[in-house]
Amino acid sequence: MTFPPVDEQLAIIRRGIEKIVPEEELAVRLTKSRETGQPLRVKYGIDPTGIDVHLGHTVPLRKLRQFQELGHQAVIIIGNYTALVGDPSGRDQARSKKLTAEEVEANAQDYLAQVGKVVDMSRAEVHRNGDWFGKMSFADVIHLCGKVTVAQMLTRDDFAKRYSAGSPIFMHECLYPIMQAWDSVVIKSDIELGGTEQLYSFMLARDLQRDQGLSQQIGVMSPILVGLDGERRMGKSLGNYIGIAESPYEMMKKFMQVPDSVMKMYFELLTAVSLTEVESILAGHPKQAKTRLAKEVIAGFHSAEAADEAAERWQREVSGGELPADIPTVTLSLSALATQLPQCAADLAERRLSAPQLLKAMGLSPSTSEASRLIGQGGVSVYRDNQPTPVTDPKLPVSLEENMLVKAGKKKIARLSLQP
RNA sequence: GGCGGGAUACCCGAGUGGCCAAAGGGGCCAGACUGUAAAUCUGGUGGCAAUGCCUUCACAGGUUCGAAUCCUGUUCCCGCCA
Repeated sequence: MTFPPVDEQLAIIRRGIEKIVPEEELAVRLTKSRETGQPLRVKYGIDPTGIDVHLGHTVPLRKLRQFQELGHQAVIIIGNYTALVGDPSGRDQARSKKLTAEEVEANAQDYLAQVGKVVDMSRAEVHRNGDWFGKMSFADVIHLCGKVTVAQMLTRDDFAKRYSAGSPIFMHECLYPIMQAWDSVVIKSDIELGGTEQLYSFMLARDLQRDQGLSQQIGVMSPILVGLDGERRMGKSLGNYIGIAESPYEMMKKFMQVPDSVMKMYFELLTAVSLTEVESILAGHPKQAKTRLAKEVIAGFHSAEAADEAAERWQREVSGGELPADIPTVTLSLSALATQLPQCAADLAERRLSAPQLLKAMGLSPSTSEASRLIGQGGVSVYRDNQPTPVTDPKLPVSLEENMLVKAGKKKIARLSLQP
């Protein structure tokens, strides 16, 4: 196995990385690997609790891919044992419910399929940490715990804060970093990838590796990717994410709504565009830059053609104000409506319906009250033969026509189809 | 175990007998502006057969012409003491 020169490798590895610990060991390790022809074992672990992989997850995954391309060995750890016990962070209450072994395995399969869009799975090792933790006895666990002191545990930032604030720190929470560190021992990792919040676990892994007479891993940590709001971390529960399974056009729309301030970070962490080129792109018009960013990322998950198409469509439909290409059709039955809304029966007999009722029936508004407000604010219009007419008075009935379009607000639109 | 404080709409939070569908802020929605960015301005933010009616202030009862507000019980949270 031959590897690129160490300097080249370092340049690629360092891109978009916030922290490497210990920094100076990386070059040493790379040099040694190059001399011996031995690829480095690069670990990345995840808990198969959720199944929606989003761009935030792809940051370390992309780094893993880069290591693969440099000739190193990717090692993915599925934390199926961790998932069975339950996530300790306590941030997310939904996560505290325990998953069954079947659910965990299904999540893992689903997850791996998504990961395959970024990482070359044909060249990656995959391990489940239940394979080793499931076999440990209580005595083994005690023995393992004997290697870590409470003082060490308290060097961890969030624990230290909680301890001084008098907030509870549960015993099992202390076990998670130990488990994660033990994974590194078992798979003999040289490098572990993750976010900066993983620092403590990464360091603990080094301690345990040394204790076992192994070489110590180097932590390569990415910054936390901010979400579409430009402020908080990208996360499913915050609803500020782009999922990698989303369609090109969905991704496009989301990208174009992102604040300008995150473009630099997104370019650096989510694309392969060289940093000097990024600078010149960002010096130009922000809209152009954002379009380029979106295309780069979308092309990676779909294709360059799909990305171009999505960009053009966005330009037409959103920027250009044309009607969207995929307007859903809602079929309404006049007789069924008359039964549901006896007060509107007379209108319905003449193919008319009060505007708020129409919006609600077509699923464009959750309630007639909200629909009325929307109309009052000038947010509703109907299109007959593609000619828009604003609906201004919530009290006046609207004449219903086959194929009529009803638009509520900027984003919601539907085509009407009538049945007797 | 004792003492005290609290639970209000998506979130935070005011309200201590009628003027309360409930101040204010955040978020969100809509409109103007624009590059569907940011910033700013305006309006909105329980439901309905809608100038009215119905449901909501932890839960269940009670007092009252009238309760988010007073009383009783229940559940849950949070301080201080042991």
